[in-house]
Amino acid sequence: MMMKMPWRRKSRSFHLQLQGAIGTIQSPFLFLFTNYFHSSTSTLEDARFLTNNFKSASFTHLDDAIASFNHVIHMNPLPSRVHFNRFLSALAKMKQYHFLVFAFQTISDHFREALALLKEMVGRNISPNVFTFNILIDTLCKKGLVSNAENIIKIMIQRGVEPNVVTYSSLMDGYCLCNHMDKAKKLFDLMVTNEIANIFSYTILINGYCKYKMIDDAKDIFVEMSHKGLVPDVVTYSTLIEGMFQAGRPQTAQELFKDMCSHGQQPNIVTFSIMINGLCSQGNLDDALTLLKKMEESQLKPNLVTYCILINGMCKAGKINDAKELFSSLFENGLQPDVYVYSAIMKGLFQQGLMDEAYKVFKDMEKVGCLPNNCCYNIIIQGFLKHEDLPKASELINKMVDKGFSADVATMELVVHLSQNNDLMD
DNA sequence: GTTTTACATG
Repeated sequence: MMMKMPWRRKSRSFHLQLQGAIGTIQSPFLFLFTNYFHSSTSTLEDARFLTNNFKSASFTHLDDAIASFNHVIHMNPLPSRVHFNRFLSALAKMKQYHFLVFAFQTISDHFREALALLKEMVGRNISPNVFTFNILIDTLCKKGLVSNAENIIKIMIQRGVEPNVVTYSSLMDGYCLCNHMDKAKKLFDLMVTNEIANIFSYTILINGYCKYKMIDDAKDIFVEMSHKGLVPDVVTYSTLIEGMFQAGRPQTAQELFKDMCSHGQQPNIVTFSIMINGLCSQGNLDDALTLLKKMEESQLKPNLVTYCILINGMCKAGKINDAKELFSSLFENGLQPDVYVYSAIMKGLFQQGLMDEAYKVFKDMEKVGCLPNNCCYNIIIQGFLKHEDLPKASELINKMVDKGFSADVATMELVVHLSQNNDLMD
């Protein structure tokens, strides 16, 4: 009896603390925790499956987390009730530790609260380990709160928890994200000196350099990697390949792709998508389509991202009929286009002056429950503005504003331009 | 018995 009680009691009290820490946010999610935390039976596979689904979304807010959760459980053809109950039972099965890790992932937005909870944990001799700290640090870094992450690292050292390669790699990524490449490089050099840098550390730095078009530095790190006996994997290659395309070096990108294949690294969907996107941006639709064939031959099914890239590429090359055909084939293959795909085809249709068709796509997407986002509204409004259908444009602008979206720079410029040249607008 | 880091689409 006495043996079982403590963790149950503790988790209950931590749950209440968590609720307190998050404060006034009334969340159905927390309500679920309250009701189901102690209940019944499930397996760890369930837990992993569901938390993975849950984690795959990037949360910017607790409400987003709830929204994503709702999305997961409403996915077709999975019965939402089953998912729902499995998720909750899985949580119930999790021990306190998992709960806390999970809690951190959902509340690390609320940095002060997370810190308060951390102190509570330490005060109760349930000190978080390096995994827990790493989750928190990584989340902070991804949100650009790097100095907060640095403070957490100080705290963990004070608590006798040794930061590891994951901790420092996350911090490096944080530095890269806010364009502190010098800091990232300094940290990286320290990691190399201490011989803890791994393939993740190298790829993170390469990615950072690529994002800021410092392609030669990226290449240097890539070369240095091999000298240290580290074998670049498909992610490392993909990162550098994309960097090369964006730096206007498609030739080198294609050489890297060949190099990767000849070194026995099987390109994955992302690699192919990066290559196809790069080739399309070069206006090289033919080679892009050849790669698509190659991709399908290696039993890789293109996903929505790949199709979106291809539709963009076809529209850009003026092959609107091919794009339309590809778009319809999605439905035949049982894929439901997302906002990105709808935006791509709409933009293409407008470019060809096919206003009615574009507008039909716009209405269709609402019908199937794929709600237009800010970008969709801007595309369609720009389309009507460019073809000087002002009544339709202003109707849609009103609708957009009603939905809480706003005109982007390009839309504004068109409005200004038209109002200068056209007395119909004031 | 369990948890952490890198790549793609408007």
